[in-house]
Amino acid sequence: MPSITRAKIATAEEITAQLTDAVHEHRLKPGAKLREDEVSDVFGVSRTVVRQALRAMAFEGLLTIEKNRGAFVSKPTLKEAHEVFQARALVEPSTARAAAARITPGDISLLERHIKAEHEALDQDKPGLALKLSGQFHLEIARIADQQTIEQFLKQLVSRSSLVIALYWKRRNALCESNAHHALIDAFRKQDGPLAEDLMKGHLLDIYSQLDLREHEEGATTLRDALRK
Amino acid sequence: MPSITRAKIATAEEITAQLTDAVHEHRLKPGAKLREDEVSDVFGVSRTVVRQALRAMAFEGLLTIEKNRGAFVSKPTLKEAHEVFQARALVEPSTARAAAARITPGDISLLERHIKAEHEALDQDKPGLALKLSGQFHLEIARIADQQTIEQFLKQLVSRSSLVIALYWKRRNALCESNAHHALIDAFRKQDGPLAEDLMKGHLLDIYSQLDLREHEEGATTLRDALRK
DNA sequence: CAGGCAAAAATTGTATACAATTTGAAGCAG
DNA sequence: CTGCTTCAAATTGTATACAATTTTTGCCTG
Repeated sequence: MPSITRAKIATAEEITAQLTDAVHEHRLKPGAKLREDEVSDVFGVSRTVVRQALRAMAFEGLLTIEKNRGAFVSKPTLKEAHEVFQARALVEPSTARAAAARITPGDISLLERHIKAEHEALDQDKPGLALKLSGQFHLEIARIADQQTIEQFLKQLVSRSSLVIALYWKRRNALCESNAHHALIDAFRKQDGPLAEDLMKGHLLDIYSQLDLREHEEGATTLRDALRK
Repeated sequence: MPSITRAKIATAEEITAQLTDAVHEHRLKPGAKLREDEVSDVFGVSRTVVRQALRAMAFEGLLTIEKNRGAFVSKPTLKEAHEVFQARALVEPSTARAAAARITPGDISLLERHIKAEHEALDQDKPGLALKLSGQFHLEIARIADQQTIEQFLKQLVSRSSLVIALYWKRRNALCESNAHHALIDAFRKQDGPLAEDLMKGHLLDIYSQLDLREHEEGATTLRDALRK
């Protein structure tokens, strides 16, 4: 039986990876607090190491550290949500074009396996896992384009997108973006850069349009506030 | 008389800021090592805080931390150098266009003061300071465009550009980009977005072309290597 | 005297102890 | 019972002590 939490064998990077996964899969939701000694108990290391991991995640925008109060899973504002998808629209299409020019058969089968895993996750009713895999698909493309600088930035954007989706996703339905990914792979297979660029642009607009980015009434932070009227 | 190093009054952010400035102004050159207790002596805090600062800078790409060996000012490879300016060419022109649409008179005078400070730095034979100010000019534009996400990314890119320039700048001459910045301000004053976009694109290409990005023979890292032949 | 081995010094990595701050609860006046 | 103050508990921030690793030094051998 696999236990999520095993003691005594964890480096800062492993902790970062596991916590990041948890956020990406929405097992840790925006606003959730990560207490330091709780995390250190779970992973069997001292707070020193935990703090490294938490700070690393804060730099990616996944966590927000409030002085003397602790680390919380970030809650992107509406403005940030818009900015994230604007930035992705700026960066990803041209990256997809570059990827189309460099892609190898090995890369293509890797992307296909990615989509397959995504389908399986949906079948097993694990939408969080599917979402995480979907994000990795986009990152793979930057890797294939062989642009590490862009990839690093995109990693942050995808992370924040996950938070945005957790907060502002319209439907409870599964995300139906497999088709878009399939179409992208077809373009890659034909090494059709302009097509890949267009498809990516449309795909991002599609996701963007499925978000509910009107002004929300801020969910009351305090119970007291929630009951005030 | 202002002393660069004052003890007992330093937070992690202040240390990060001062060290970042030193790197941006090329007082700390690529490859330089930053020992933890040396830094903690200088700033009068414990290594705990210093390590926070060093890690923060590593996340921005300014430092490279090698396990059990320490923190060094990063030495971007040729590939990274290309990537940085490709990324800037992707991001900055459209940001300049957005800035032109939102700029206020206050912003314009701020940018003008920036250029003025840059000139003064050059007159006083402080090319490092001038370079730092030049980078901040580009960041200001992202701020004016009111795009924090892009600004954050651009901050990293500008930082790395400084390292690239330290390693690959062709001439020892002063950088003659004030004209480009002046032209940009003119476009901003006219609120001419497309012009600002074009100017920025040309400006970046100009800098890029002044780099010597052919294969360098690697400057010997070790004294032993340097004397080998 | 070059080369390599070994011990010592220096440096970074981690854990723990203590200080500062915030949070929550108990008590009390109105 | 509401609102306020005060005190205790919980939590994070910082410094220090110790462990692990790397780097240097000195010595010995060939």
